[in-house]
Amino acid sequence: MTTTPQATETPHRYTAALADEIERAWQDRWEESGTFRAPNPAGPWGEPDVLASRFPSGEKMLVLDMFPYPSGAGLHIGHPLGYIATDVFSRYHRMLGKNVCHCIGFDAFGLPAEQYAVQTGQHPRKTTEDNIVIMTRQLRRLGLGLDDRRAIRTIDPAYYRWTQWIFLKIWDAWYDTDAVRADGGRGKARPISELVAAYASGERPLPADDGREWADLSSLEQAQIIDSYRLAYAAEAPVNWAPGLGSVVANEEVTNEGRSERGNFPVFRKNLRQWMMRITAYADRLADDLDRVDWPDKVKAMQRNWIGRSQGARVTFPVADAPGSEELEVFTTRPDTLFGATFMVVAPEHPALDSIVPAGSWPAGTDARWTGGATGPAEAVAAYRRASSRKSDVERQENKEKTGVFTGAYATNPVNGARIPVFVADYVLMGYGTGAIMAVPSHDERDHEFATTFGLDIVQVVSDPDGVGVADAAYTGDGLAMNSANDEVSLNGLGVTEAKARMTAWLEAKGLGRGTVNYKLRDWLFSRQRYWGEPFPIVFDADGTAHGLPESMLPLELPDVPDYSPRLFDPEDDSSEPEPPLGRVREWVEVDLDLGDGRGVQRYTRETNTMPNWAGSCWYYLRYLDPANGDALVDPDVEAYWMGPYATPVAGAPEGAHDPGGVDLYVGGVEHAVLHLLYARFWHKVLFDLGHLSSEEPFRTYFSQGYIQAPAYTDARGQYVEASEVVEAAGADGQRLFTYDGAPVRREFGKIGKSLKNMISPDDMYAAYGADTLRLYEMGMGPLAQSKPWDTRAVAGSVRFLQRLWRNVVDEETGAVRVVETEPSAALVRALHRTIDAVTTDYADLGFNTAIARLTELNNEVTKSGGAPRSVIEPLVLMCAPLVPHIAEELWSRLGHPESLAYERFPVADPAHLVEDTVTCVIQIQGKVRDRLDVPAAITEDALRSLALALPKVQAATPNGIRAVIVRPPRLVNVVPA
RNA sequence: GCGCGAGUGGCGGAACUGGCAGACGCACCAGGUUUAGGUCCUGGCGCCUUCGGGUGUGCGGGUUCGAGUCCCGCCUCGCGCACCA
Repeated sequence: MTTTPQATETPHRYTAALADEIERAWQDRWEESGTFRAPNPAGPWGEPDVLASRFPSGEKMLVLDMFPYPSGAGLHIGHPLGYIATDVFSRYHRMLGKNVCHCIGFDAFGLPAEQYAVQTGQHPRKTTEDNIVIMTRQLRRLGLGLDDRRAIRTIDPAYYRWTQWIFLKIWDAWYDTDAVRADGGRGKARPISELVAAYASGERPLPADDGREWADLSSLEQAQIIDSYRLAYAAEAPVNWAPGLGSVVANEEVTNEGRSERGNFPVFRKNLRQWMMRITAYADRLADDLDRVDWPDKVKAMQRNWIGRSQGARVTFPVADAPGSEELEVFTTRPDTLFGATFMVVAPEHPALDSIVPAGSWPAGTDARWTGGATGPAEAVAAYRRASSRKSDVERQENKEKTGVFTGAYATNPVNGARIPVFVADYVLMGYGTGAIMAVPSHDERDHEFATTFGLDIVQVVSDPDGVGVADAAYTGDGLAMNSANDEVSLNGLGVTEAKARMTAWLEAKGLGRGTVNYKLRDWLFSRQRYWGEPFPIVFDADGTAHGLPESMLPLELPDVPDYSPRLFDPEDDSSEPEPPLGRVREWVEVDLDLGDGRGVQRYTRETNTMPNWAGSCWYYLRYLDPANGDALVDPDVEAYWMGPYATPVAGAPEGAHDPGGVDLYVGGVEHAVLHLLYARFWHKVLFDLGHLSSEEPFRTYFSQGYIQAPAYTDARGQYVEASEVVEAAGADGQRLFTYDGAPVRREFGKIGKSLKNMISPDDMYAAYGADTLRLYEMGMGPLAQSKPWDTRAVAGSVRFLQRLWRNVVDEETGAVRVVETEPSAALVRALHRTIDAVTTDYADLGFNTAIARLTELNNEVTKSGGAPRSVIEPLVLMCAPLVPHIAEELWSRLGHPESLAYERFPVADPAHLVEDTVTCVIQIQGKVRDRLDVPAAITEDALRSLALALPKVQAATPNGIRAVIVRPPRLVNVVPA
């Protein structure tokens, strides 16, 4: 290795090597001193005295990142973006004297480790733990101020013991829609024992009114009633089965293309007995409480959309000519258009099709378009249902043209007695509403399209203001009801809202229907046929009744198995059935246990499914608070301290709303907007209802960070080439040219990862520049919420900033501290206080890019001022500390402070130095800047006006006099010529 | 199709309640230091210009003394949802 000249001239320059040395030293020191260990008020780590003495203000701040999965590929430079931001924010708040808790654990169950295990035979625990070691090292090297004691891992039995415990609490609870909550609202979870008690006492009537009482029922009958109320329940339901994955997946994990998010396998709807979570019971609260949290509107909208609440009515249509009293119930959001319902449509899966379709051939005169080419309704319907069942959801979506056949049945429109045909068509979905609709072609686009295709009547019942009518297109806007009256009720002349209300009231009075709320949200499919997940703490007795394990038997540990894979099938084989790996361990599955329920030792069969990956991440933020607690998932006082509600609600909450509490700042990617964030809110609310928590929401403030995009390059074939081997050169015309292996390639920007071959590791950045430079660069790139392109060359700017800061304190040649003890100029003092003022607001608002701009300006001014005065450089170093903690600690220490600056008080701006003596006033003529004046900041309006009007340029511009003068002292005068 | 967000120099991005557009950084240009390169320091840097000025925040209108910012209509890009009755 050659010695470069500057190394000898400036041996004390801030170089990558020096940064590396400084950074590692401070990381060791922070760890040894436990600098970032946040004291708890109670629980096993309770240090109330330490808390009181170190944080007299009593203020706390809980800052969290989304739970990372320890990937085998290690971190790329996109991952730390959020972690750096939360670290800067945390360090800033620590310097405000708050007890700040910031920690990161690992969401360590999951598919990649299992798939790797299947391929290699290596236990997924081994792979996972190895990855955790790598990731922990990478995170430590970043200099995050984490409480290392709280680095929990979901795969540890001591952790998943509580995941199982929470599952049992949910299983052992039901949702009482009538229960009054503390906030006055109705509906909350209650222990199942209270439901049993209500049945036993007769307070609650039994579902079957057969004269028997609760005690008369067999235990199996009792269990069946109880199980139908549990918030976690096993039920036969249409679920998403991915044969190629060997597992079922949740609705939320199915892509638009009808494939599994994991593995991209085709997903089929199949009726299987699976564990479900009754999240639908919380639909209203999950939607309503979004008003009380500080989240991006976009994410709130996504959750509301997913919950899909819509107000409407259910209406019953009698089936005409049917033997017995067949009925079709529909859901509609437009009960006001009932008089315009000219036909009905049911989904191909609708059970009524088994009974309402008449035998025989088509009635005489049946429109040929209605028959599907069949000789009779039964044949037509059977053929249509068969064809639909073969279509995947994708195929159904692809073909948006309306298809369907007449069922041969007629229904009676309850408002006017009209005999209307019933069709089966796949544009009606079984999974939404009742699976049947009343079709109003005049005011619904889809129904209009269907009516046009099949030649059905279109009757306008809402007037369109333009008078265009509804023959060519449905009119879906507001208008006055028309053609809508029978002997008892008339909507004519009413607006849509009033018409809905009057019609709903009439339907209810007549017993024909009722106002109702419908949701898109379905219950959450909670079981997976996988190995690497939490076992259910559930056993089944000989009757098949599920029993929860007593708490004393937790954790139920995951047994070792010979083969980690579920049985995999041909991805297209929808006749296959899931076979979980745990089912192969007979000695684990079949057990003799005494559950302590008075039944003594019995033979039981264990549940062989495992919980989905979401289970561990649904509540981890609670375990961070009290990870060593063996008696509770979290000590109630600890939870109340870190997450309890504030006296004042978040900005934007409705008038009078009370604060839900929750994590003070939660940062993560928007990809979890509906999945993790919705599931966690649901669990949190159950635990709140059952009295285990004081907070109603898990995440009081959520911030969604943007992505870092990195350049990726494609060759002539459109294939991605390794980005790190692409060479950049200036072309003949000055354009930038990129070549790989001598051949030109095309540049684009995209998500960092293996698929685009554009991986950039933080390890490379640590080696080339140091962690502080990486932190500064990532925070300076632009607004945190925004996605932005990575540019390794631009990192030079961050290096220069830190070198200049270093040089302001340390002599590069001698290593001596070179700050001066003289008083700074008044201008520099003003600059300092302006910077403090700006940076303070920027840090609080996560505006790190603009904070860096202000710090850069001040640093440059110090550089230009000659010697750096101590009274300026010390606050500058403190202000930089949250962003670049290592270099700041080192400079602080060289400036003569033996203690870490982690708890030093952040500089406070002196208002006296924020006011300026003179300011530049802009003189506009007709809104355009024509001149400038230096004026005293306190100048009066009149004085400023006279000064401005006396200016030669103003005189010259107003030969015909002046129409108006707008004076905004001291910054602006606008003269409007006549 | 519906909903949301965003369009500002060569690039990333600043701009509080309407009040000097382009902070800060990258790249680039010039000068200084240096044997040279690099580093470092200083200055310049929207576009056009006859050096007076003109013009300029996706496009077209509007409100206003004054619009990147507010209103109306378009265009483009991104994200989400998508036959949800």
